[in-house]
Parts: sequence; structure tokens; C-alpha cells
Amino acid sequence: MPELPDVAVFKQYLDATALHRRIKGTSIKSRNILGNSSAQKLQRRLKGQKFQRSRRHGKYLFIKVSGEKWLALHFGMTGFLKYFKDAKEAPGHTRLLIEFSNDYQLAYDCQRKLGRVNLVRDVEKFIREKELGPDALDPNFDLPAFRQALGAAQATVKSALMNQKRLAGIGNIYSDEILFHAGLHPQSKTHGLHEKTAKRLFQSMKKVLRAAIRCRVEPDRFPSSYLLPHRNGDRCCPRCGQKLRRTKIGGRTSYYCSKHQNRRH
DNA sequence: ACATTGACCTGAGAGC
DNA sequence: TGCTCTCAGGTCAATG
Repeated sequence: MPELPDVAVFKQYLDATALHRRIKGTSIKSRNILGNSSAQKLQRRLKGQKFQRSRRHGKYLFIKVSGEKWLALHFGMTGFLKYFKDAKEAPGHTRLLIEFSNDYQLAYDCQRKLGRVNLVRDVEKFIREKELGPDALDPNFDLPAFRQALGAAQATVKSALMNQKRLAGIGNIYSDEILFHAGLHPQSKTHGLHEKTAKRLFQSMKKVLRAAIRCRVEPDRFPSSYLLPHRNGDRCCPRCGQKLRRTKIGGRTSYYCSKHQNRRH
């Protein structure tokens, strides 16, 4: 699930629920979601502290803990957050549970355990070490920066968009959606992208990511002109009704409409 | 430099 | 019902 828009919605959710509450305790249900710190260390760092604010970069959510540290959450393919009071509401694959003094709890749920939780002192340094590119929705990430990020890559546009080192936040679902709106075939080469095409791609990227956040990434809220509600539904192009094509790029399933998306650029 | 593949993990859903 | 097979929105390392 969690690409940039999903994580942006998680951030809104966290900000509206779990900030400024005293942390009573932490329980780690699955150790292999822990990245750089032990369960003991994590518990020690969180106990008695509060979450003060959060920020997002790409698919990462960083939560400032009173004291020195930030909690860096990555959600893998299946992660999400849930804030609840009644144990009945606990999600089914809780890997980390944070209890607050108001008796509410925040669950980090990650069915496939591909997500990671890290304690970091310096967010910028963490981003540098992970070699993450600029966040796709950063206001400073403008067209020239976008062109520079794609660079003279020999890669396909789809894999370039998904490459977190080039720009951070876009995964399989949204790269398909962006390419659909830009009318570009996923196997188009990044190299030699026409000025006009690059601009169209850039504008589609911003538009799609913002729209997804506005819809709170609920498929039912997406305009039916978007690919997302169709790729797991009728698998037909929302513009022409033609069956969507399906192919593998970088090991990921990619959907596109062969009528509206072409390699010419 | 890029593409591809498998590993990491678990579970939902399809088909029989 | 129960079994097997395939697939899943991410990332990393090894290989071609």
C-alpha cells in the first residue's frame, strides 16, 4: 500500500491522534521489523516521552520524540497505523504497539513484515545515508529539478520514477497512474525525453499525488477517470474502455492502455 | 548503468 | 472444506 500519498495520509492521521500524549510503554510484537535498534533501546527511548511532530520524506514517516530521537517508520508493502482504545479494535498484524497514558494505543501493523522501524538522531543524515532523492511533492522540487533527477538515465521512465534515489515517494501503483495521465508508455526511455513530454510528466506527477492525498487514497473516492480504481476492477481503460495491457517492468506488474500511452516522446 | 531475479515475509483469493 | 498455486502498492544484493 504505502507510497507517498498513503504515507501522507498516515501523517495526517498520526498528527490528529497520537501527538503530545505521554507514552506509557511500548511492546514489540515482531523483532524483525526493527532496523538499527534493539527492542530494549526502543522501549527505553520512548517510555515517558511524547511525540511532538512529524514529517515525511518519500515513503518514510519521521516522528519527533521528545528528547533527541526521531522514530523513522517505513511501511513496506502492507504497513499502516491505527490509533485505538479498545483492544477489540487492534489490527490483526500489529508488530509494534505504543501505549499512551490516556489508555489509547498506536499500532504499527505490517502483515508482511517488510516495513522497518528505526531510531534516528538526524533525519537529514538518515535521508543522505539511504541516498533518497528529493521528495516528489516538495515545493522546491520543480521542473528543472525533476529533469535533473531523471537525468540522462538510460532507464525506462517507469523504473526511473520508482527509483527512490532519483526522487522519493513513487512506487508501482502511482508510477502507473502518472504515466497513464501523461500518456507515456511505461517502457519509454527516460533518455532524450522531449521538453514538452517531461513537463507533462512532471505536471501529471504533481497532480496525481495531490489528488490521491485529497481522496485520502480511498479507491472509491478517486475520479473514475483514474487508473487506480480500474486496475483491480474491470481492468479497462477509463477513457476508451479498451482492456488494459499488463506487463512486467523491474519485476513489478504494470498496467497501461496501449491506445493512450505510447513510446513516442 | 541498467535490467532481471531472488530473497526477505505473510496471507488473501482463485481454482480445483 | 481443504489443498495448492499465484499474487501482492517495497527494498536490497547478486548476477548478466
